[in-house]
Amino acid sequence: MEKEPKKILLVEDDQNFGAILKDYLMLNDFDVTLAKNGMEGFEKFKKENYDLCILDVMMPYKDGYTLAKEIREKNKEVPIVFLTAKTMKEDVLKGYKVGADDYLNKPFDSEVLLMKIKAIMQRKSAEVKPENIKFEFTIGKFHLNSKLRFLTFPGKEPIKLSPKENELLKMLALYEDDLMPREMALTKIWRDDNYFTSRSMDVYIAKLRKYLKLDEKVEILNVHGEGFRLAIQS
Amino acid sequence: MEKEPKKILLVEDDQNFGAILKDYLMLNDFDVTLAKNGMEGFEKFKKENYDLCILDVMMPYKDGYTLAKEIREKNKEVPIVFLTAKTMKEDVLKGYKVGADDYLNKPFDSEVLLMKIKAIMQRKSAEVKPENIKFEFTIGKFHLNSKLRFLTFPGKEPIKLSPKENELLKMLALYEDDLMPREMALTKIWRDDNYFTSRSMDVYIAKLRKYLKLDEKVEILNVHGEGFRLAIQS
DNA sequence: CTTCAATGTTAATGTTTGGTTAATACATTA
DNA sequence: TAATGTATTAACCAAACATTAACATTGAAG
Repeated sequence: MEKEPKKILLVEDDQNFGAILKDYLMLNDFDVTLAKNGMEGFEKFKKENYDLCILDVMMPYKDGYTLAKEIREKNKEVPIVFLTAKTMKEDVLKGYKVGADDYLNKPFDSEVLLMKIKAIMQRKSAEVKPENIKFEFTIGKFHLNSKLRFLTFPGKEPIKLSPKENELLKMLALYEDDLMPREMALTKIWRDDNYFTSRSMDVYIAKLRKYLKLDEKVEILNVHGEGFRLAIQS
Repeated sequence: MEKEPKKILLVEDDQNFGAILKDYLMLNDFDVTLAKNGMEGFEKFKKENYDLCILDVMMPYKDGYTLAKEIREKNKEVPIVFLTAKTMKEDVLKGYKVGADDYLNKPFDSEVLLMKIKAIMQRKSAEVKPENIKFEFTIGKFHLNSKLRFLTFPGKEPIKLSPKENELLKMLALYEDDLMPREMALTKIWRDDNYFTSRSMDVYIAKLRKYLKLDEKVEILNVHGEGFRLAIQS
């Protein structure tokens, strides 16, 4: 019985760095295709089905954002991760707007990259939903049914959730114990990212916190300027 | 004439758990084929027509989501249920955290699984043959004969239902304890979905609620903006 | 330590959706 | 065509929601 390695498209113009990263990923049982620039990357993307794309933002001729947009036009599902040397906030924001799933600053810890890749793939597949029971999440002592939109706690009446409350809590649960970036939630749930939607989201965070008070081991923590983390003490 | 047992494909890598689950399902008159991994599961799927697939999400070499995708490519209809005994946290995070899998499979409620299986199959068969098959429903203490359009309650005169009342209650019963989407009821029963048919449906919901008051354990709950749920407390 | 930006929190607002009752329209058949 | 059962439309009110506003608090950077 053979393993089916996940296919990764890696687009990186720095040949040296690209080769090292490719080797590292292959050592970790991924099937990696390396492209040296945006053009080549898009050509390769069209020829094959990939499980993940890792794009350098800073590339000559066609940068990572442009490439990401083209990829998104062809495929709305495939996870995209950006690699960037910069830390600028605008870049991160721009990345999420063109449909990125995560962001990595160079130089980065390769362990972190691996962990992010695995987390992303897990999340993506959870979003594919046939006739499943994956509308259900366990959050500490709580149980979330995101299809019927209610949150139950042993010995209490189920709490009805509004659509926005539900989507937000679901997304936090998907990112459980990990950072759920603000911009990500805003672009995916509010479909817009401005001052007001951002404030609206804060209001919903407050509502969720109120519900979650029943279990003192469950908390929504803020990561200043970055996003939120659903923390669950075990 | 005996009815043919429904065929279930069960794909579960934990041999012990798989065997127990298989036995349990067979005791409940299902014809169960057990596969030990994704590969084997897909091979078996191609050779036979199954009424339902039950897939473990966490399997080595080919996980449940990947297998589900392959199955969907071959067959758009067959119901798929995921077994996700482990929590999200374990799925996503424990994967890359050190230490082997401390497989503390959460106590698995086989009763719940059985109920879901029955509900799914019932719904499927009702969709395939909308006419004859199923026209008797038990709703709490009530009994609905949707062919004769009677709703009976012990010690009471049978309630005669109008065609629309009947169809609506029948559809709610079909989706018992699950969401019956507004749109679905409107397009199937009213054959149109606009402001007025929607209001008409609300009127019928009110009528049904009045009938169902006799049993306080039976309720029609609204899921705002989505639809209704016939909830039955046990 | 000061200052600005980000976040926390509560309440007010405006809009959409649902609940209910009654009036009206439609259809069937006696 | 009158009687009856049924379905739709209307009208009005209540509940649920999302947003916006306003003000308090916290955090980060200089």
